[in-house]
Amino acid sequence: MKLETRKEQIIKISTILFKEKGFSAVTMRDIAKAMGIKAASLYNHISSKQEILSNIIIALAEEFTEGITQIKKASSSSVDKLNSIVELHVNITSNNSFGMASLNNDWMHLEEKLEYYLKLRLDYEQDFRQIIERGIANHELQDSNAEVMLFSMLSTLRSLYIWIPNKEDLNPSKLSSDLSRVLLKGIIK
Amino acid sequence: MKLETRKEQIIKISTILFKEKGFSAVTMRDIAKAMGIKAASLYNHISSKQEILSNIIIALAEEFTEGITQIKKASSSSVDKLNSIVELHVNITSNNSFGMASLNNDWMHLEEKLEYYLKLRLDYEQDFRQIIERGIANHELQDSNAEVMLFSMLSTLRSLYIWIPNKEDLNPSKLSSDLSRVLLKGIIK
DNA sequence: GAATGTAACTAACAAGTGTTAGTTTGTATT
DNA sequence: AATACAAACTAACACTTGTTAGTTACATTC
Repeated sequence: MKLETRKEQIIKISTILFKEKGFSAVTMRDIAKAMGIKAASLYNHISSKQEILSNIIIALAEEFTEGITQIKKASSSSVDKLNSIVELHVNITSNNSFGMASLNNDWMHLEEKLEYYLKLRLDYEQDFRQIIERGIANHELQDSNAEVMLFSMLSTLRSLYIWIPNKEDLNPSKLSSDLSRVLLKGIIK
Repeated sequence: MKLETRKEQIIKISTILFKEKGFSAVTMRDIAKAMGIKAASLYNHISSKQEILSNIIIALAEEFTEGITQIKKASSSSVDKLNSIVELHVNITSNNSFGMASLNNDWMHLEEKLEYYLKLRLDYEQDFRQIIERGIANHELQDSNAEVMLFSMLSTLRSLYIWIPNKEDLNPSKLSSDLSRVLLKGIIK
């Protein structure tokens, strides 16, 4: 039970506000009001509005990078790797559904960290793509358009942040397995 | 070959800018500059920044509403209805991939039209849900979590605006059929 | 008790925001 | 030539933006 630093509290509250209205529409005065202090006081803990956004997005992006790195080097089947990716997204999103909104919608407002973020994202997509392509090559997956498969899975997984908070009864491991079934086996009988 | 009104030109350019940086981060001066005029001149054609956003979003939302209304009343199978929904999204998004960004990310900045938009969206989702539930009831679809099926399909379809512009070689009818196959039949062999 | 560090405050800044008022320019119609 | 209209302009408004400077209050440490 470690105490949150003041900076962490600011980031946490900002994350919620950023999801509601987007980074650009949230002012430092909005954040300060939500913290119960004045805007100028925020600068005792953070150095800019930018820094808040970077903290939110980069932390999440690195979590995904770590996750897929583990999955990649496992010796499991392609299908099991895809299951693990679904689980990875469900877990990260369950723990930080607000931050995922910024990751998805406000990454273009990163400035110094933009390039780094884009590299992480590209690498992630490339790893994901490769898992699918291996699955096709070794006949675990259907021999159809890999790019569409990637797009379809990734879109669904990236949108989880919209749905997870609305389902209070949510059990992450049940959601993972339901989602895996739908994504991998489809919905037709 | 009808000429575009000045207002339509403003909306078209704004749509592109809104996709790049989001509604809140785009200023009237940005829009004016892209039009080659001064910000004040915009007001000869539109009455507020809000109005531009409303025009973009509501037009698209109504297109989806019309589309699903047609699909709903057709006498086709549930699976064919789902194929038609995929086609509907691919077509609308192909014609207006920029506007779809606003629809997805900036709807919360609608003011007078917010309530109306939310009703359209809720009704659309309800129609979509009902098609899936009927498909389960008549054994066309697997008897598993309808909500997850809806979520998965809708997330993918709503994200099309991100991918379509990146694929120049895009053939809408091929994309529709590839996507339908993946969404409905899954990717596992 | 003096010194230090944390975290708040007030006040203000320069720049940017959406928008309005009033005016000018060019083109088409009478 | 006179009129009307569309569409641009300049100038300014009231307000909001992120951020800085300098100060104060309080607790902890020496």
